Amino acid sequence: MSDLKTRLGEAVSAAFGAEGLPHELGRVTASDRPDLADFQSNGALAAAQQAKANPREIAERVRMRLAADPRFAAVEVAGPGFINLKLTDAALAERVSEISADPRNGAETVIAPRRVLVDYAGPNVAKAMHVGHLRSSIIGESIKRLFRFRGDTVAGDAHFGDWGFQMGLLITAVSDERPDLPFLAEGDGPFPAESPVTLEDLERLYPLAAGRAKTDIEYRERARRATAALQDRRPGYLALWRHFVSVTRTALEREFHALGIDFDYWKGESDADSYLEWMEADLRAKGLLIPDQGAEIVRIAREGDKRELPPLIVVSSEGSAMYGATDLATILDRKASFQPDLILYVVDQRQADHFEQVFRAAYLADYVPQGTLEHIGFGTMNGTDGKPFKTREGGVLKLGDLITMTVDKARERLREVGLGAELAPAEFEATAHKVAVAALKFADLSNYRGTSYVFDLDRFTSFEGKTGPYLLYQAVRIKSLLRRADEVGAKAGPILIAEPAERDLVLTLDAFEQALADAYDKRAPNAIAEHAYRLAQSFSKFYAACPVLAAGDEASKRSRISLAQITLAQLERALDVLGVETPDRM
RNA sequence: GCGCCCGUAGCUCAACCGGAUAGAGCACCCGCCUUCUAAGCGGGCGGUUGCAGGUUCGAGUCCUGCCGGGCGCGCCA
Repeated sequence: MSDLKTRLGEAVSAAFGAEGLPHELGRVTASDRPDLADFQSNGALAAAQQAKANPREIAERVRMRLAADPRFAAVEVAGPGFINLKLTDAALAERVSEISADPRNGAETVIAPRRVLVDYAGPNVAKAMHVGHLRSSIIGESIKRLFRFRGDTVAGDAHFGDWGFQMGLLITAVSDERPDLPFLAEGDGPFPAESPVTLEDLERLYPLAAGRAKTDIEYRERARRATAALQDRRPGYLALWRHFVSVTRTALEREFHALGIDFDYWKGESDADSYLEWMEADLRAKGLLIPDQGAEIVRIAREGDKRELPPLIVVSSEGSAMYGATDLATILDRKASFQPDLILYVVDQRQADHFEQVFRAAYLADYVPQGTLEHIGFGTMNGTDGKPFKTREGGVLKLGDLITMTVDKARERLREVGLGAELAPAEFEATAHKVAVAALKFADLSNYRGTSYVFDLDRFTSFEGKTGPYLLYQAVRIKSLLRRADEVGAKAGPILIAEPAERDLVLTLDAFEQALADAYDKRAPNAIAEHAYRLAQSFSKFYAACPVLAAGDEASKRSRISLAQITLAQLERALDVLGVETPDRM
């Protein structure tokens, strides 16, 4: 079921066609002047330009053809040749009834579903997540949900950083601290099933080892040898490494889940490793991998490039696989395991060049068809000073600490205004958590992903105006209203549209489809965030202007209960696509 | 130096293939709780869309130049 602007567009296009004008000029958009109309068509202006005719005259001819359409309360020509369309209350009531009956809340699905893999978050073994992981996680989760809701077959992959030199560093650090560990012996085992280390151990050891390797050449060399031994599948190291991975993953999954973020795959760089050898041979055979300055590279520069892109370094002069190689091999792994039509990389904008290099190499090697790979870049999250977010001490803020800070604020604010006072302690805590997550996610997603934004905890948790908590508050209010309706035995009924606030609410509900389509096309969840906010605001105005349970007559009461139900369903749906959960009470 | 992104109200951000009067939130001022959750609603204040040209009937949006900011430019990921 298409939205109003699509359907009206068909009617207007037909009218243009009947006038011997190009069909596509009949495109209809939401009105820029809600005081004058609900929808508009600018096609007469374009037609006039092409035909060197008077735009108002063309608009007038089209208007005549549309005037008989019973859906229109008014069709008017305005300004230089805009065609303004105002719908009847009955037409709006009909549309909102459709949305009411639609399990998809008024949203369409894509015509040709694809298999889409979303690569996001990118946590690492032994490293606590920090604020840098936040945007990728939030945006990636939303993109995943958005594509899934549009009808694609979608999988999210955490792209776990579980391989390479960092693992050698860890093994070295652990063996220095615990030289008695059976994992360090050369034999085939068996090795303990119990992990010898906790995540806390790893998080403590890794920075120490990384720091020491920078200055201590001998230490660095030991770590390098440990890395090589691991990659050669030395049994004890492999068993130890598996513990590193599993201990970290368990903790990370819990942390992500608390943020409403869950992955279908935890593919690691180690999974790509098994493709490396084959890939290098293949690239060589295709004449793409060539020696240069001691390294092996793929030249990816093209004729007509505005500047010379450096080659993709596959093997370093030290003989180890570079991250470009891993990323390329990961494509092969994904091709084998998921057969994606599209892979979306939700990674910091600063890595744009890197992905351009990898993508070009993949296309040159004919690993996937042109257009399969897409980098979804995003800007940095800055502090209130406009510089990349740091703690007061200048260090990197851990993600867990950020969440704690936000939940603390949420709890404090709830208490301040006396919300949730009647809730049991556990439910109050759960609500505070939901409020905090909504504040955090909505603040991020309401900005266009490409631009950097300022993280201001006080602003996000002020809970007034355009914030996540405002959206939750509106949803909770509707739930409360519907509970009351239930208590007094008031039932939903057929929808009647009469008040301006009701018209406005219906037009907003109808715009859901367009918001989703925009977000999908641009891979930009802010369009959905914007819609959710408009919907909440539109309902809030309706709520203030139109009494529901105290409505003057039974028919209005029933109609308004229906409107409340529809709004709640669509609002929760939009929030779900953003990865935000609503509490029942607050 | 080259390339990419950005510059919109005091602050944080939007703006649908170029369209009417550039919109929200915060802050500030005024008003609204004996009625469904006031974290709400209504109203007001606030703009030469960095600057200068160009294309167009029409430019925040497209083109050129300049100014200012961020980022990236061969063996870290």
